[in-house]
Amino acid sequence: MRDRTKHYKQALYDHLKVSVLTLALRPGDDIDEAVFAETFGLSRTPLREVLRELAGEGYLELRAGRGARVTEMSYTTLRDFFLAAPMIYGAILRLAAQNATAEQIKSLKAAQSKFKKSLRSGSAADRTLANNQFHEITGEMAGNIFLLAAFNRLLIDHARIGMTFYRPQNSQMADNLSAASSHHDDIISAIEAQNDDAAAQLAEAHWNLSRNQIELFVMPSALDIALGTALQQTSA
Amino acid sequence: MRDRTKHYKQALYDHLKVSVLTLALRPGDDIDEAVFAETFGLSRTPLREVLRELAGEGYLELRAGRGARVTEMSYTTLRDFFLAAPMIYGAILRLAAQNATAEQIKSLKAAQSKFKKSLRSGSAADRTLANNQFHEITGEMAGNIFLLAAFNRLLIDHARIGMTFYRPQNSQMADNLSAASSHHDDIISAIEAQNDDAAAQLAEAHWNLSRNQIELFVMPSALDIALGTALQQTSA
DNA sequence: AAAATATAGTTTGTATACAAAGAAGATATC
DNA sequence: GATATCTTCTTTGTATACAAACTATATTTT
Repeated sequence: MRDRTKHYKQALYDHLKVSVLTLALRPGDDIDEAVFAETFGLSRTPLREVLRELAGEGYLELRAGRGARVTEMSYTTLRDFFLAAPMIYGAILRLAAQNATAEQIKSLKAAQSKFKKSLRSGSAADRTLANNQFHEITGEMAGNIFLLAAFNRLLIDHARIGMTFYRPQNSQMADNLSAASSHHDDIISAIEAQNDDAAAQLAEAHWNLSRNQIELFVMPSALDIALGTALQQTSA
Repeated sequence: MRDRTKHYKQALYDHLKVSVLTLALRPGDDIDEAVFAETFGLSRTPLREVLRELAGEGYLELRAGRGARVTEMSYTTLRDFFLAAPMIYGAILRLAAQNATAEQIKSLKAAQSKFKKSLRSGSAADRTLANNQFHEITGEMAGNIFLLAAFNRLLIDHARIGMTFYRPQNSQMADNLSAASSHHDDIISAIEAQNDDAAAQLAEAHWNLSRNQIELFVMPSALDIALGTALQQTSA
């Protein structure tokens, strides 16, 4: 009976995490305790403990007297993100290159092949989760608990930003995705070669790609240009 | 009645935080739910929620089926700390210099005068808490939620390292403390002048001081030197 | 008709009781 | 005397019930 609820608790935990990362639960969404408790066969007591833990990790926000909500995202968040990401990610990849074990490199390669597969046939959610797993493994490789605290929070919004802005509806966005994929390959090579300088540089390139992607989405070619020109530009 | 327990909950939260920072609760110490619940006039349900929150912030660690413990510290932690601290703290102070409001600068000055006061007359715990508050305010000034996640975790171990290694039993350690205090003054000036480069450089100097302090403590002048010489060296 | 108050309904938060797991000590067996 | 097993005690984890707070709707009053 203890094992059963423990399992249910884990299932709830995983479900909420995935839901937040893939935007199945959107920023600001309320978490209805009663509904989730019944759905996962738990009473509210252990459910609330899970919510507390997820709040601690940055997935949820607790408001006194008002229950839990999915952590909000604003353009301030976006700004904070791109200010911190290159630095943290650079540090993580540098340390990953220095410290990765053979076993970890193996999991990283497995994550990457899963990511590639998701590019060919998966949904946006599949791709986001595969990408998330890839980066999570680099975090483990680095193994610095202080940086990991920032990094894991970055990964949450990394996934949500990816779900929002990476929609390969035109060829340029698709190109960006395959560029991201080859970055992953390069990252693996750098880590395998213990080349920490190269790994750190790749981190920056990887985030610049993301930034460009968001620029494409948020600031598309303006409509006051002749339409033919704009279309040519986006499909280039 | 709701207000009452809310107050007790906050008191427990604050007490645990301070106890961890000042080593009143030492790394690895067990948190006895029954004892704390009775002491703070709470039942175990809200108490356990507080423990979850503190675990999320890095003060405690939860072990399944074994309750909560104060987060452990090893020399790996120390290494991780000095690897991450200069970078994170540099970034925090840079952003603080860019973004600090007049009101925040006022609180920072208040925290600094409290810190100075604790140097003259306070206990090691008072000094540690005052120092902690000073740095916490710089974190608020920076206002980047991703960096803050790493920074607040660093501050926990910063305090604990300070409690362990900063014991001004000889004049050199006392000198280090007054150097730390004047660093704080310089940091305030840099932030007030919105000089982010200066602020970032001060961060590095501040951590180098800490590192020297720990070297002094962990690697004292060896006893195989003639004793007279060693004593002269430490009291210089 | 608009505003204010009252009332029902929903949701959050806490206490208590119980069940399960773990720890420690005692007895028994080799 | 040492090891192993059984029993008791302590501690952790969960469910349920209840109380308080908040929300929304309806009724009343101006």
